[in-house]
Amino acid sequence: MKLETFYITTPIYYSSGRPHVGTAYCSIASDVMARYKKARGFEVKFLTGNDEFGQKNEEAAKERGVSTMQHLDDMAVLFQDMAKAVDVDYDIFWRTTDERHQRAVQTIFRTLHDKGDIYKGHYEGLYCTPCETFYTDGQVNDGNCPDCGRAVHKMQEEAYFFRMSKYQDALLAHIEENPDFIMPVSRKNEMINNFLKPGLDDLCVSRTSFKWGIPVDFDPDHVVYVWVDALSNYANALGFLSKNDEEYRKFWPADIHMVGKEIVRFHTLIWPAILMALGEPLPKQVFGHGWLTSEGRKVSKSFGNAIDPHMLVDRYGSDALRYFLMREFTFGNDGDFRNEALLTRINADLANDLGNLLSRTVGMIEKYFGGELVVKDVPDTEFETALKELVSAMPGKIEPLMDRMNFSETLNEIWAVIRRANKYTDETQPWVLCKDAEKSDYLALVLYNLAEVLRIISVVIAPFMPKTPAEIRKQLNIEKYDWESTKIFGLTPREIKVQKGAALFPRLDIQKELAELTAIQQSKIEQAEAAVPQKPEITIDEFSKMDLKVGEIVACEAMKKTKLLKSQVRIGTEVRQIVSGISAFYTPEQMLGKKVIVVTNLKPIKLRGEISQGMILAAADGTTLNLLTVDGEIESGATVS
RNA sequence: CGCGGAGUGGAGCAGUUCGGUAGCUCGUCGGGCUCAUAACCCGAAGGUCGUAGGUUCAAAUCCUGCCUCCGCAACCA
Repeated sequence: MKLETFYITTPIYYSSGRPHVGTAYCSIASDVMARYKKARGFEVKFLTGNDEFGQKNEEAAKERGVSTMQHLDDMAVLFQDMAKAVDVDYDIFWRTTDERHQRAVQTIFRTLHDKGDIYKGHYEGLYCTPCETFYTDGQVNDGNCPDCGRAVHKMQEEAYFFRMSKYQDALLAHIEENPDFIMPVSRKNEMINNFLKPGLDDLCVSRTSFKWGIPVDFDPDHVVYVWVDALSNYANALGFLSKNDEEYRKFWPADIHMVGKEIVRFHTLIWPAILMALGEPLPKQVFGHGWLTSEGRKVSKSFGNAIDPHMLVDRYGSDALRYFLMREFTFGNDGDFRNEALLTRINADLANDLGNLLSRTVGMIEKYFGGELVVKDVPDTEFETALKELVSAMPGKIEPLMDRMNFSETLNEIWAVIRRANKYTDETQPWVLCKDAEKSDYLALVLYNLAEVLRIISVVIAPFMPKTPAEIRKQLNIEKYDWESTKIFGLTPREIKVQKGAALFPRLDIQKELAELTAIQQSKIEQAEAAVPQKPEITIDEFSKMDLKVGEIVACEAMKKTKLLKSQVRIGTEVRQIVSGISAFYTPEQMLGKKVIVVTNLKPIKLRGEISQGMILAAADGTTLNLLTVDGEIESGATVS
């Protein structure tokens, strides 16, 4: 019998940045799905990897002072280490520098070119020659490069374009006819309204402005740009367009592309259009998951608040981290990673509910039966009936939840069973039964039922927590069971010899852990702050090039849709207009009449259409901002030195 | 009107696609139990579902306006 296949992918992560908790989140979710499908009897292929071409990767290598390939190799190891640390068990780790990938990309490019879906044209933009970069109208400042400040000029670059506009109608139809294609649903409308309805432009798919890419084989001045290069990895990794393509034929189309919400567009418009042009089937579903923030703030290098999965795994174990990420957040929505929530989940759900259930069950079997449990036929009471009813209903509840990737609700249903088992223990009161020799058989049944619940739990949590089930089985001394076995109550052997082991999840001192995590985090933030480079020393001559004067704000208004204030500043007899980005800290009314320090010989510039002749000085520390002013009365126009 | 997300008991969230008794976890209070990782079980308090209108027999859910918060983009001379 041929097994049904299931092909799931994470994005190929960009090698310029290190893996972080968002990477782990996406990969873990994919891994949970892959393990679940395997358990359900699918033949699963699970792909992840790195996206290794493009300017940024080259720059990142340069910054580290290593060769580009060395950098990419190092990064690949980091991503693989991360996967290993959180038990992400991928089948393929694909790297776009892999020769097989390069060949496939060239073949795709050529095929599309031969079909006329890729044509040569001109990419036009504002170009800064020293920076070798194109900018859009919105990015340039008054005709100057946003990066180096030098003048940009209109330039045309020869480039290849993909005829994406041709597939617009087909894409729209596909999206509308396949309601599950883009998940969650909210993302679908975004794609339709923002991109498909206004119309798709042809897409620039090659560059000559940088070299770190796959050359277009029939026109080697060009390298293939990210769209064809990166997106096609999902097919190329299976041998698409190669001699050895049986995996592609077996597993394509992908069942799920798991992606972050920021790249849903590429995966639901560009990639499908490329596939349509190639005449290949489209992936069945693209799932755009949400982003994680950290303690309410966006995770960023400059804050130093990145969550380090390795540190958390070292402290609490990968199963705990995986459980938390999958249970705490609604997959698809954004979530806020809070240390306190993690610790609470570990204690309440893992230590108190699950760990303690195993502990007390095994403990009682040892205490009342010397660890050797033998069950005879005893009629069920109402307690057994109620327990079995809930347990038996559980697999049927979670299967559809898993298919919709509702991980949080799935775990909630599983934990309802765990709590029910704890309740069952209280209802039946084994510590009372043990005192009555006549109740011994019923006592054995009660403990057997608890063991049986744990057996079933050990199967259904396995996709989420790969390590814990083995420990449960070890303490109960039972074999590994398959998914279907969860639907039959009573498969645990009627004679078992248990052995108590260490606590599954030791209970944490939340206050202590929280303090330690905060301290670790804090030291990272301080490191990030310390990393802010000091400006180089200057001479008094250089300093005195600045013309600083006292100015008085005589009029001020906020500029709409910006964080800018437009002030009229009297400096001696002259009144100048100065624009400042401080409206988050000062209202125009507060500005009025203030005596401020102004840099008067700064080159005037237009900001949002308003001329700004100088700069008002202010002190800022990231959270607050205060204007510099004078200590006492002095005429405006006074010089500052 | 740049793009997007969010406002639901003290906290964190689900529920909104396809209207029909407001749900989960944590916390709080009271009680029970003692096998177990001071864990477990029961009960209770606590919500004008941001706001103002509208549609409807019926609105957290649909429509319109407004307010607030958060990302991104832009911008910070």
